[in-house]
Amino acid sequence: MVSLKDIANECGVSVATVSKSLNDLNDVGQETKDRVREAAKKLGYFPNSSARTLKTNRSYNIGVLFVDEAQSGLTHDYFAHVLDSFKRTVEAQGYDITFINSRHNNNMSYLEHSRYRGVDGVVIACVDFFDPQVMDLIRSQLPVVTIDHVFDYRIAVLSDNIQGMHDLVEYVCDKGHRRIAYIAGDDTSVTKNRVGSFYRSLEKREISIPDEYLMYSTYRNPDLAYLKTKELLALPVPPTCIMYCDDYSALGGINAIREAGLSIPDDISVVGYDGSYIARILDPKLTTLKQDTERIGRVAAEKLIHLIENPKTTLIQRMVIDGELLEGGSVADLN
Amino acid sequence: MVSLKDIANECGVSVATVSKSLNDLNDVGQETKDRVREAAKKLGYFPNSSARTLKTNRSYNIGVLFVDEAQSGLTHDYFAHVLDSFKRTVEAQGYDITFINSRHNNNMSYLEHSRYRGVDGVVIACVDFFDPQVMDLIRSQLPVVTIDHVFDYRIAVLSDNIQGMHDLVEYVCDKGHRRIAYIAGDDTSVTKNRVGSFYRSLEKREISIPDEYLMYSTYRNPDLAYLKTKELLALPVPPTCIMYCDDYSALGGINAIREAGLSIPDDISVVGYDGSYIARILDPKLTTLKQDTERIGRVAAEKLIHLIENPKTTLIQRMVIDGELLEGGSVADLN
DNA sequence: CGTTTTAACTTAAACGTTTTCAATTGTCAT
DNA sequence: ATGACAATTGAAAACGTTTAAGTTAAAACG
Repeated sequence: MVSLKDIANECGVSVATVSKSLNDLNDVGQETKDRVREAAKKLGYFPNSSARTLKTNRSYNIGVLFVDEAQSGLTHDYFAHVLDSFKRTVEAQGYDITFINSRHNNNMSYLEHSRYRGVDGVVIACVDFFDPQVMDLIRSQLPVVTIDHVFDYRIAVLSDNIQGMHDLVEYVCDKGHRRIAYIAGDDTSVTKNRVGSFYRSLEKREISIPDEYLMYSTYRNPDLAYLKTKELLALPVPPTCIMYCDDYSALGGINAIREAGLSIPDDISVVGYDGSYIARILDPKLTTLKQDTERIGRVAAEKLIHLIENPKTTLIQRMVIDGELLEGGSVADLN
Repeated sequence: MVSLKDIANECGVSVATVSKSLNDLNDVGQETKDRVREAAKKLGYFPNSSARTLKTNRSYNIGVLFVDEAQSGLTHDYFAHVLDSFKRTVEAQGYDITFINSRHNNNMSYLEHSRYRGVDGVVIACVDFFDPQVMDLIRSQLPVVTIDHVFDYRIAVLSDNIQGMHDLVEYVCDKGHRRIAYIAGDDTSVTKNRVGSFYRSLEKREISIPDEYLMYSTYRNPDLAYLKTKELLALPVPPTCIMYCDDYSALGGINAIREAGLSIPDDISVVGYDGSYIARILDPKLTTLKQDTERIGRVAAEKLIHLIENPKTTLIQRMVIDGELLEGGSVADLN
């Protein structure tokens, strides 16, 4: 490893001068700067992030807490896309990311792990937001941005589930549907928002639905959605349109519907959520609400970096990111 | 930040003794050890990885090079699963992962970035393996494991594409098919293996197919697969079974087939690859070859860690990981 | 010309560890 | 009592940086 000292020797100057030259500080002569930089290149010098971090308390490393039931958000379609965009954005600014986990190894908590690695800030998504360990992190001094969940005194980036649900309900109603069912996801704040918006949007159109039309399932669980769909189809007065909490669940529902000998959208209409890849390649294309994962990840990154680089910032923001309704062919026009 | 010094003060011993106590070295009295450990817990001490890395040249950090065309393997289903398993395995052993990228920021190469972050080793997958930057990394002194590509003198973990393709062809032939087409992926070593195995397996069964039955598409590109499928269907003598390079592509093909008014599997049979989630929730279920992403990621992690912790190891291994044929309902029995 | 200012550079301490080596004690066999 | 040995501890250097404070010489000023 070639270090500042090697360059200093090569150039016959002190280590300090080398450091200042490379960091382009203004109390070193232009000529020396040039000489130093040339030598650095010649010797193949690259800085050592550990030494730098140790000295400056800035790691240019961002912690990512993406933990779902399966322990990792990586295989979670929605969050993988958000993370991808987040990663791209921070990398463009010279940051790297490190996954924060709680290692039973030497039982570090999330917060301890964050400190251990000296991350400059943390983005939190896709976790059990009531986990005491998460709360510790939230209450810490670290810069934090959360995704899809609001905490007091913390910046949050939120997919607009209320508007999204509203758009979908409006769309379905416009198509003439009145018997609309919703198979919702787990009991999270996202789900609460969507269910609330579902009811309010129907009310606005003066549509009332029986209690059985609202069912609870689990996100990304086509098997359970399949069962719930069967229940809906078996009702004395089944819905004409079923909305699902995500596209994967919708696929489970579609199977149940087809198995019952019904066709989509002629006999029954189907709506998904997420605007994931599969929605576009199903036949008929699934009408769904595309969440703007690219923007969510990017904005989260921008806000977090801003917070890191302007520590005195005290402005608590709620960034609400619009989705976009993708019209497929899965909803029949009853008009 | 509470450091060793704070504990030393608290206990009235030297920093050296504290360090040795916490690392459980054997030249410090049991009684002192206990006292030190207690104080450490009381003060809420956690080590500083930067300082440790600086001193020991061991970061317990592993570089991950997962770069596809879209710049990141995160949204790539197959690699996301491999990475997830890899991550899980290394974390259980106290390692973290850092994504290696080439930052145009200060134009660090992959190798330079790896050194900058002081990673203990690197896993490489999902890249253009002929990129000069990748070659630099391969030729470096760093411990490296590659996935799905073989380099001399480097450990590789490989999904058994040859056997996998063979299994699929055998299965299809056993079902009585003789006119079998394959829509292959990009020109990579994976593709070469599969295409080679496709032909050899057919030969073994003494089946010959027209040249037009082999087409080249792109991985995870249902739109292109859709077009290629149309071409196949338009042939004077179309195939009775079409095999696709992945499940997503198969989905594109399925749409083309249905659009042509044909039904699966009665009129034409379809086979995918990967065993991804969608294969299981399609109707009919897609017959596909499930790659053992869990095992691939785990073995890559194990081998890499072993290499890191036993630097003198010189054994170059090729770990070939079996897949598993998942039988769906997408292949007709012609017997 | 003497004084102050500025520019260019160096010294040295510090960040939090690990690790070598030396120092101090106590124990035990002779 | 003496020397040898083991057990325990501490001092200090080192890893590669950054940075506050200090030094020197030249330039600017009145």
